[in-house]
Amino acid sequence: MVLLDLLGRRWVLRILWELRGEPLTFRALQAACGGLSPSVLNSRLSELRDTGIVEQRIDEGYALTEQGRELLSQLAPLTAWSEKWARSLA
Amino acid sequence: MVLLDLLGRRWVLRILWELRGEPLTFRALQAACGGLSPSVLNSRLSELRDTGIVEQRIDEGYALTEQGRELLSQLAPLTAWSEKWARSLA
DNA sequence: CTTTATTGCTACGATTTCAGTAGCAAGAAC
DNA sequence: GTTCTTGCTACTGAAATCGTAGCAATAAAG
Repeated sequence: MVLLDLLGRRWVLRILWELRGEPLTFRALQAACGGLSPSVLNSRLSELRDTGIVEQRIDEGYALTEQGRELLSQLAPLTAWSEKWARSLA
Repeated sequence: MVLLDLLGRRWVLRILWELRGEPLTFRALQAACGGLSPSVLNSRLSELRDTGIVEQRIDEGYALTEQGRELLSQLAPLTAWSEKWARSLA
């Protein structure tokens, strides 16, 4: 699965998650991800732009495309599962 | 999301995907993932065992736990989306 | 015009992770 | 005994990532 290879890169899932709300600027996104290095962030954003999942909007910053939002909605069930899973770990 | 940090590690999603069918031995799993290094595979398997997603069965190999299978089923909608997405890239 | 702030991004050395290969111990089959 | 397979460790070089510094562009403030 090509998709798994894309998502299975460090920070990619996290970036999508942080963009679930409103668009974020480069620096805001960097801060939201806990201060990952700008070089890595830039690489990931390039990949996500090339694959049509994220887009850059002037005067707004980075945002999910329509496709990106669809992808995230497919991932949404994970939230509920993750909470159950976290409880079972404790 | 702690889960995203776990899944957003190299090979983790891929390993889950390869275990979607029957249990695989260490070496079979390694081959299925395209020959990743055994040291990394062992690290990932340890993490996945510690978090109760994968288990090791004697004389069978590695398999998803009940929880792991649930997680994968949450990920299932991705398959359909991924195909649409792949088409849109071409 | 100058200063100051913010933003997107590049550069670079240090650290961590991964790749690739070799090989060992344990068990089963012969 | 020999020969497999299996789970896994060890080691080295390559690659990815971290953490920090800083630059160019834009905009607002003085």
